[in-house]
Amino acid sequence: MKRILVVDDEERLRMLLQSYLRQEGFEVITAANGRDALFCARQEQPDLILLDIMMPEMDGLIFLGIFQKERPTPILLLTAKVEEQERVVGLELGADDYITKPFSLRELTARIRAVLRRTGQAPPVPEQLRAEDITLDRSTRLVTVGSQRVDLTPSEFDLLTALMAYPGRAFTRAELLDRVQGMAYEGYERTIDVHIRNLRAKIEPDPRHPRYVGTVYGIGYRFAQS
Amino acid sequence: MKRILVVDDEERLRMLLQSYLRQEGFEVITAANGRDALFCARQEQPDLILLDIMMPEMDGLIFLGIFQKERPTPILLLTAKVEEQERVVGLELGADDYITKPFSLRELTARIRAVLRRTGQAPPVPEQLRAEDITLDRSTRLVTVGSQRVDLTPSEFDLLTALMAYPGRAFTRAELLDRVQGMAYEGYERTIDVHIRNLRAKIEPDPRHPRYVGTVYGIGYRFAQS
DNA sequence: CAATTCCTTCATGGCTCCTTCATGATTCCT
DNA sequence: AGGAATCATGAAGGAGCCATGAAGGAATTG
Repeated sequence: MKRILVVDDEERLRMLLQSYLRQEGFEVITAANGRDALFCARQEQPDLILLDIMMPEMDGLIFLGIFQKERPTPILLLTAKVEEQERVVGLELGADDYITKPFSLRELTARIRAVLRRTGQAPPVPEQLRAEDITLDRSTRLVTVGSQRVDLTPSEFDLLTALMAYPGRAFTRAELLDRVQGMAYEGYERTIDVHIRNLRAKIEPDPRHPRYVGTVYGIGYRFAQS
Repeated sequence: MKRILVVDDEERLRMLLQSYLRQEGFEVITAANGRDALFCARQEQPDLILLDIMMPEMDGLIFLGIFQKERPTPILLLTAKVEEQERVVGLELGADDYITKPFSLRELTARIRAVLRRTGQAPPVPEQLRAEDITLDRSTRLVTVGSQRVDLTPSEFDLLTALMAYPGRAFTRAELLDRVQGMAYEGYERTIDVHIRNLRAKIEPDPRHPRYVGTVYGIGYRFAQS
């Protein structure tokens, strides 16, 4: 999964972009200013950076100048208005594209995918996943087990999505926790156990002897082939 | 109008898909094997390719590998069974989604539209939308619920349009906000809640137990199938 | 420029879901 | 086989999320 670092000083916009991009299948980390962004970017090594130019603490362009030398990363600039100068300077400093506020979210994701495509392909997660007699539709967030509809909570749904996207692969609890709560690592890893339990109760014919969601002792869980 | 290339070795399925997709407003061209498909695709430059993996003459995956490099085109894979490997290989080679046989035609078109939407080539939303006993006309901006005219505010109308354009799909608040105010993002995501509330008050027989506009906990809203 | 409609914001209450923790069962290692 | 780690289960408190009502302000209209 591709990781995107969103750098903007407006709290609301950050949150909005985070929730939207995550829904679109990206992993999102955020920073409120250039200084934090530099720290984050070094630490997390995102696949793409969404960067606001106008910011306090450390200007976007300064951040761009510094970081692009350290670790060339695709960068999409957010510019408040058509500041011709800044745009040009940004592109010269190594940004890959720019987009002016206000912008539509769809346009934004299209740009992001375009940039990522240019710099290396990300295999998409299909809209619909099937295995055994379970179907999961990501766009409608509907799950059926043998033509029987099942209601899952957000966490349960995200968990099942992650597992079904790579059947047979063993996921650690940390990985799964990541999918569920977007690396707000406040969580105790064992929380996953409970979600798995609730998930099994809803989709397994016999939760005591799971057929779909298997346990990998000492590691975590996997879908099928247990 | 969007052009679709259907590649499958079964004559009958080709014909079926062709006539159905035509009805749905697509232009359709067909090929029976990978070799012909390559020729067709180069010649006609379709907007989307519907590709069967298992074929004589030239395997679907081989075609995919060759053509995707020449001219990146959205591709939807048709797979006979859930061949895990093929799916993964296909997606890594640049397919955008896959669908397993047997599938419903309705599901197929939904998937096609989803892929086109994701790749930024969304087919136009029809002028008139219908579902249950609601009709919505985009040109006159008139909405009726069971032959009863209803007056909606601009936001409410745009909201309902977005929801009805993809029945069943779960929209996040961010997405809906995007449709409503073109991402001027001065908005708080919860604004959507209020619009939904007002919309429900106008179109739902019993707003307490919505029949048309459903809530998707932790995500946002959807039309029907709640 | 005034009037009206519409949009946004906020606080509140109810409900769903998540997390935590304790305890018992299972698996693994020696 | 025994001991230690890991996992399953149940229940409860709390956090998060949504519906609702109301009010001020922005935008639109005439």
